[in-house]
Amino acid sequence: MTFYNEHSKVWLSVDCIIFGFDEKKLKILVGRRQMDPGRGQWSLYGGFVAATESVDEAASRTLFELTGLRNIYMSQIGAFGKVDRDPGDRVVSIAYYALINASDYDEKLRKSHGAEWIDIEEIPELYSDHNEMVIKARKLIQAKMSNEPVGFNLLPSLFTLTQLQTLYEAVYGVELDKRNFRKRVKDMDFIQKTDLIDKKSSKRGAYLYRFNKRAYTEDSNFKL
Amino acid sequence: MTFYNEHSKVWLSVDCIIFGFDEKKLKILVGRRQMDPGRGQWSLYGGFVAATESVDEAASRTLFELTGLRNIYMSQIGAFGKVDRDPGDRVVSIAYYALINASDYDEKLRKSHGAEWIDIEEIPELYSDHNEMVIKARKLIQAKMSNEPVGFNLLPSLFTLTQLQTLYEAVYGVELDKRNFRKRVKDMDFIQKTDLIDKKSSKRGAYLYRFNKRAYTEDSNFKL
DNA sequence: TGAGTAAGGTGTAAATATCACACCTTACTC
DNA sequence: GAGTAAGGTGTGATATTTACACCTTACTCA
Repeated sequence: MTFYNEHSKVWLSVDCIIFGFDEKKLKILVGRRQMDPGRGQWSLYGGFVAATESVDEAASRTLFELTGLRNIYMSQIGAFGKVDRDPGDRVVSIAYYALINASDYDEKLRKSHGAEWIDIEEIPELYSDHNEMVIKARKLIQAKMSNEPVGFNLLPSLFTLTQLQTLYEAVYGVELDKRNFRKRVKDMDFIQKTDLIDKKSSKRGAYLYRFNKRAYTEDSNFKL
Repeated sequence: MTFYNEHSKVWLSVDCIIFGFDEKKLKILVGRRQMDPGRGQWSLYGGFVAATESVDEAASRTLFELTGLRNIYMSQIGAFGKVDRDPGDRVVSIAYYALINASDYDEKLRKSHGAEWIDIEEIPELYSDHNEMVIKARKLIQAKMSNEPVGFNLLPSLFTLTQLQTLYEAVYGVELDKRNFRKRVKDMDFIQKTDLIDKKSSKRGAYLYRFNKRAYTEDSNFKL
């Protein structure tokens, strides 16, 4: 039995702003569009929502197809629904942002998809309304990362305080004061110092920290 | 020419959480669903997105059809896309919240649609996933109203400080301190005292204030 | 081998923002 | 004219945020 036949249907797609962090800059994954219309233009990664999957599942699947990663942190940005937004036909798109640890993403796989990491400050003109989506994604992760411990998804599970600070500087686009930043970190007991030392980024070596998810559920006061 | 025929299409709807304020309580408009499936259940107001209109336009149109009002303040909540969310068929819905001055809404028109104002604290079980939408809408207006001067859409253009405070108390669900609240208002030069006096709500009478949009664009420091 | 260098690590004081709190005024009602 | 119900006002205590500078460590290279 069908109920809604008098109304018209639309194609529904998902588009993903996949954020990564490379020790200095916040980047997103874009690629040259592989299909018409717009073949060859810079574009976000996306796909169509199938009849058998939820919109969230379509986004997860798209992320998996591109990166080979499951359980990626992901959050909806919203629906983009202008009539002419897609030059091919009426397609409404639901945008998502995702946060991945770029070093989990196999370089071969990335290249095989033709995906490129592009600095968030230097995004080229993208297909359709994808630039709008990126701008909105950026605003949302700024707000989210200041109040919730989601930034750790962009870092290895062990990280130095300098890495963490540099990440926040890249996300916010401002410089932060080292002592004040570390003071705030110290107040959060779920950001835990290990006795391991990172030697890659400095001669002296820096303590590695980890985010303790369990400790966070008991004391969810996050602010950076 | 069509490009995407290999993919399946879905019905796309909009659902609106229409907030109003009645001098004491924050309310939303709900009604008994007029069609199958779910006929007779409490439901948000919504409609299908037509081929010729953007998703935002569909929401504006829905708001206009119900209230007779144009240029209603409105903001997207997000897409709700579970496969089985609608008992009738696959329908993805884009939810919006809207803020109206309840006294602009003609009572006859309201009754003719069977719409009821329901206290946000006492929402009954609603059709499909509409309760989720309402919860998300509430969170979003709390965040929005604390940082942006959108609450004035819920008030007459002239309002007393007590009205404004009561509105914020209803939205946040907490009591606020009168002197601290007024101190913050006084710091915002775009909330302007008039020499008009409201006599309806008190014997003594209270000064009426207005929100000056132009002054706000010059000094956009809002915080309540 | 020691001077240079590049990142790691640490505390305090001033300024600002937030919070708690109580009494008088006004104009109406009865 | 006593009672009442809402309007209106300021100060001090506490908490949060900001600005700011120097020493340590271990490596490199002349």
